[in-house]
Amino acid sequence: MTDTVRKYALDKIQQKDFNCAKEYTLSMFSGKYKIVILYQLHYDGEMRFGEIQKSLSNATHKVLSQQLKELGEDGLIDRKEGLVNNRKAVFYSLTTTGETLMPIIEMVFSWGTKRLEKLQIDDTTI
Amino acid sequence: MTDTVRKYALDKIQQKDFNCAKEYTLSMFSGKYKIVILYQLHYDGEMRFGEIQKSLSNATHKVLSQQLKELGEDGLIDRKEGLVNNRKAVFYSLTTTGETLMPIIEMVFSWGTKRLEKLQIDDTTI
DNA sequence: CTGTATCCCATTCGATACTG
DNA sequence: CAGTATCGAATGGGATACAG
Repeated sequence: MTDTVRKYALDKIQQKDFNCAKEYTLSMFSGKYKIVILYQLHYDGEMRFGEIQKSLSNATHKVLSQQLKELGEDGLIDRKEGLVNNRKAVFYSLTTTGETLMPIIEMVFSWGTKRLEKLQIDDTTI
Repeated sequence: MTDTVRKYALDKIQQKDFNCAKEYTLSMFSGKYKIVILYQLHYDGEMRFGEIQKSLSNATHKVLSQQLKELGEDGLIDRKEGLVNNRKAVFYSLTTTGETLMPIIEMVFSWGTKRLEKLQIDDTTI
């Protein structure tokens, strides 16, 4: 009897862990622009604030600033201050933890690409 | 000259496609409970509405209904009506398209698990 | 150039009640 | 049992202005 209870509890805990782990990961790049920022930093390497903003033509600088801050707090990107022409310059780059997300992001990209192609074909052949 | 313009446009389109594809995929399971629902349906197979709800102890009736509806519209899950003891019974299951999301979900789960373990270790050793 | 504060709007989710 | 309608609360993001 205690065993069935224990088993139930273990299942419950595992269940919870499952959900938490998945939702935790999603929360890493669910903010607006986050997944794109990570993608850019991976392929372009270190980027300045303004460069990132230019690559996201629709991003407000307030929101971009927010997203970068959160990505930093989550340990996915690094922030370094420097000087360029005597003016403050901030450089962002992926951390090694951030790099470990790339395989997921690549899959997310390729799944979406294939799916959108498929949907387009379906649309035009109807 | 027209070539540089064209190249720019292609880059732009590609860029846009990149962003769209990634964000499209994320939108597939960004709703509350969606990723968990997909995960459950994969491992438990066909499930009834009430069963899914039981497995998500915190899910409201209404929200669960919404999420299932959207997952259906996105072609990720199937909905079948039937009768059990002369009462309406609805069965949900993954479509083949839904199944193609599983590799991503597995990676999302395992990344989160490892990351949370790491963070816990870091916390307790500080 | 980079970042923050404020205000507003839109969307999402929860609680509840109602239908077949 | 499964689903919908309505309302209120919370959250996220856009616009703008301001600061170091």
